[in-house]
Amino acid sequence: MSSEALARAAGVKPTQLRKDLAYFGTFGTRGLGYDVGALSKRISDKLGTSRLQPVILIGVGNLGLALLSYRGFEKEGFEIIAAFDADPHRKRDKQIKQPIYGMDELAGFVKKQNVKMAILTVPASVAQEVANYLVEAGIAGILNFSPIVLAVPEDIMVNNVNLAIELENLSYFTQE
Amino acid sequence: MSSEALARAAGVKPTQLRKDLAYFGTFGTRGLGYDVGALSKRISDKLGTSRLQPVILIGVGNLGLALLSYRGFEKEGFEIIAAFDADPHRKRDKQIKQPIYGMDELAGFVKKQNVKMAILTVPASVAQEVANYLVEAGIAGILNFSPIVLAVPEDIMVNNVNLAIELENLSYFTQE
DNA sequence: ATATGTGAATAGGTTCACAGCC
DNA sequence: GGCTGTGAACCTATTCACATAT
Repeated sequence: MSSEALARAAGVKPTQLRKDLAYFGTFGTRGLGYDVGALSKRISDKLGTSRLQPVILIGVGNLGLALLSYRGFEKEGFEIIAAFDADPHRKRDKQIKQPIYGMDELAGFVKKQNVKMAILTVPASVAQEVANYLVEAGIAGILNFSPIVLAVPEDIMVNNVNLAIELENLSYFTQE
Repeated sequence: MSSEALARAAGVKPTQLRKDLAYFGTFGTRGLGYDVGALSKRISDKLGTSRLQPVILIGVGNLGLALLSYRGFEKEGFEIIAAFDADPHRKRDKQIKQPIYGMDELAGFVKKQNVKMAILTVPASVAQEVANYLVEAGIAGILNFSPIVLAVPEDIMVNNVNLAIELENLSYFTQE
């Protein structure tokens, strides 16, 4: 498959795609294009998703529950193996397959299961406190859904998903 | 408040913040800093969120339901006023305050209520089809949660939220 | 004295254009 | 002939440095 076809599927330009791949090595064959299976495999290896990655989720509210039920992570190589909440036994609207533990069990779990990534869906008011706790427990990457800027050591990776900002962006560009 | 303090809160550098504001006008007072109330107001005006913006949501599954219950949009000036689903009467785990309509009511609703923005939380397999329908109905901005690249006319704004990509990003950077 | 607003300098990212290989 | 890989050219974004205003 050519870089042009791949780029169309990804929503970028062919040269962009080729340049980006070039940063990690050479993947294609001149005159022929890319072997999609081999390319996919090598990208998974680079991303570290060729083996299933365990992930934990902190904060089992509305959004947390929805993400625990979301099937889209598995085929990309991620599994949310457990959830943690300040009130693990509170009644919830939905049945989920993952266990919900109290916060006091987090550090032990992370160490025993060697979990490196956490999804943070707690209220903004406690997000920093919980983040500190995650870092101390040995988490190295946080997917943060709270609308605050987390202060973490610089060897900790934080990705922010801020839904209000996404809407604000749309709002700005959809004004006539 | 100084650009330094604002920048710290936003997680950027002071010069970045000043330069960005400069693209829209002059907001601060030399020697003094920024009047936070006035700045906030002027930014809301620019973003178009100083009046409440109506938003609709399409696809009332796990994630859609969670977003319908999410309280974080209101204080940023957005309200999800209605939801649409191929099967509006299906039993759902959670009680929500918004009405759920069938897809056949969408176009009429959008026109009558003058809605410009939609949150798309349908399965990937139907996302493009639904997006076409949204565009035809007069929607100008789409917040897309399905993991596909939507093809839309260029005057339509699409923002993508792809949770698997966020995790892949973390996975890459948390490999030792 | 203090902190903005902004040209100039720098860094980073994208696209072009084509040599190199199938 | 076709399509990749990549230096060079171009464009955009960030940071610096300081004149300017309070």
